[in-house]
Amino acid sequence: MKTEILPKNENDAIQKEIISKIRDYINYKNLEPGDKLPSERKLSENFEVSRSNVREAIQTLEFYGLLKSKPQSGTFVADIGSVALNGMITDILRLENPDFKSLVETRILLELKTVRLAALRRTKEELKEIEEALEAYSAKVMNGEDAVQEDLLFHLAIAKASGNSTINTFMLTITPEIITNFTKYHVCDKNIAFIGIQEHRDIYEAIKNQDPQLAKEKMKVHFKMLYQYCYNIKD
Amino acid sequence: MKTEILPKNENDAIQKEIISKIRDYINYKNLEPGDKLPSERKLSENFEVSRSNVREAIQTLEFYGLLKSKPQSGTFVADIGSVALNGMITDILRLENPDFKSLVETRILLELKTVRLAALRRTKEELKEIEEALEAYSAKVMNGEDAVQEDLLFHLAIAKASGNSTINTFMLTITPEIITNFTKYHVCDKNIAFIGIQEHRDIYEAIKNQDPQLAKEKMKVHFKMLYQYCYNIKD
DNA sequence: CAAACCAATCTGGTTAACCAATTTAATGAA
DNA sequence: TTCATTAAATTGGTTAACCAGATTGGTTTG
Repeated sequence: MKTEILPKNENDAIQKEIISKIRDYINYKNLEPGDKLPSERKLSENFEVSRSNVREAIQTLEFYGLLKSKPQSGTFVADIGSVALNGMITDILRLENPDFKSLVETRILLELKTVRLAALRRTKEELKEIEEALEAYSAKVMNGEDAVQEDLLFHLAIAKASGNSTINTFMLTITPEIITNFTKYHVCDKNIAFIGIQEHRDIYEAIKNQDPQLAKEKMKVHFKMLYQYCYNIKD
Repeated sequence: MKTEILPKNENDAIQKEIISKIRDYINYKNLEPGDKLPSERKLSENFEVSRSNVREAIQTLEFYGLLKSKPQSGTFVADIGSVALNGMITDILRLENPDFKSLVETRILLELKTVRLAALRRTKEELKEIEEALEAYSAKVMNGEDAVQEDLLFHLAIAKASGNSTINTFMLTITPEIITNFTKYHVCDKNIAFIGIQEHRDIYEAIKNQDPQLAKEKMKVHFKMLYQYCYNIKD
């Protein structure tokens, strides 16, 4: 992934501008799946921007699977029709910076799924990794230390055991942002962390016993406070 | 997004190698959150790789929120402790190419959520967009034409109306890959598309009437065949 | 002695030159 | 005319040079 998706600086503005122009070009020329785009050099001089800007825009669209560039050959429209291509580019251009509420909401959704899948699919090795993460977490908490990191790793171990690489990737992408927000807004608390030990242990036991329904229930309990917090954030 | 996350060519191999070395360096030097990494030039000569390779590796870790590079200043460790940092980098290095089953499984999970949220949160404008996507889809199908793209756009319109930008982004990332696999494996069929019209209409009506439970049910019906297909794929 | 200033240096980012693989057009033989 | 061959031009990718801003250390000034 060479992709910073979210628009922050002014650079992303011209990024989007270029993406928009590429879309217009594809429409104007009625390019179909497999057709070749002009070279990066021609695009850069047509759009009057630097070639590196064009390259970044292409890489972005490549990340979303809309373009495919082949070395020493050219950049091609992916196997997606013009209608879908237009719609998706429009959506991409409208993509906004995810708010904290969206992040938490998504995390809860994903984790309620991963914990079920982990209970169903976990191997012995994965179960062992979850247990180790659990022990590391409780040790830190019992010692009175901050354990946000170990908390996180416990959840990531479950995600890994879910056997779904897509969800696993998603968890990895949203986790750091959640952590920074947590520490910023002081969501976690010492006594909460203390309660968390038992909650984590319940989840672990359910996964160990391969009881997906119970695992999901225990995860729900674990997220209860987070859930309330999520829906109390000002919009 | 300047990020191709998945390892495909040999380039990604040295990518991972560099990421691994960066992790080792951070551990060896006991770098803490906010500490500065050596310059890209020094890293490139220490690791005996090109500077652009180092830059890509840093950008990848920046995508996952583990590093933060400031212009004319340096690259810094994010506000994440060494334990979490190690764990996450290890996970990132182990990330594998998502299989089709994971993609479909994740799509179903996400859409069952987006349709609920859309029923709860959709604005009039968003409802109108969904309706337009629905009409475009049924028109194509009634005309006997292929309507995979319009099908997709209908679902993306729902995702947009869910008001959750994170899930919306995720949907956009997995959608193209699913489409290409669909067409490759011929998941969609003419008569299936015909049935899809009514199913889409049911979903639309539920969203219109702001009935989240019914919307989810109708989406489940719509995914019934896909669901079976998903779990019949050889592992 | 401390604070303000300044220039040399170092930083990530950007631009331009270069490369090897590929494609295209030209050439010539059949 | 047709097809094989080959050389020139084009391609995305890579490397090296360059840039503006930030940092740093020393110097000067109050």
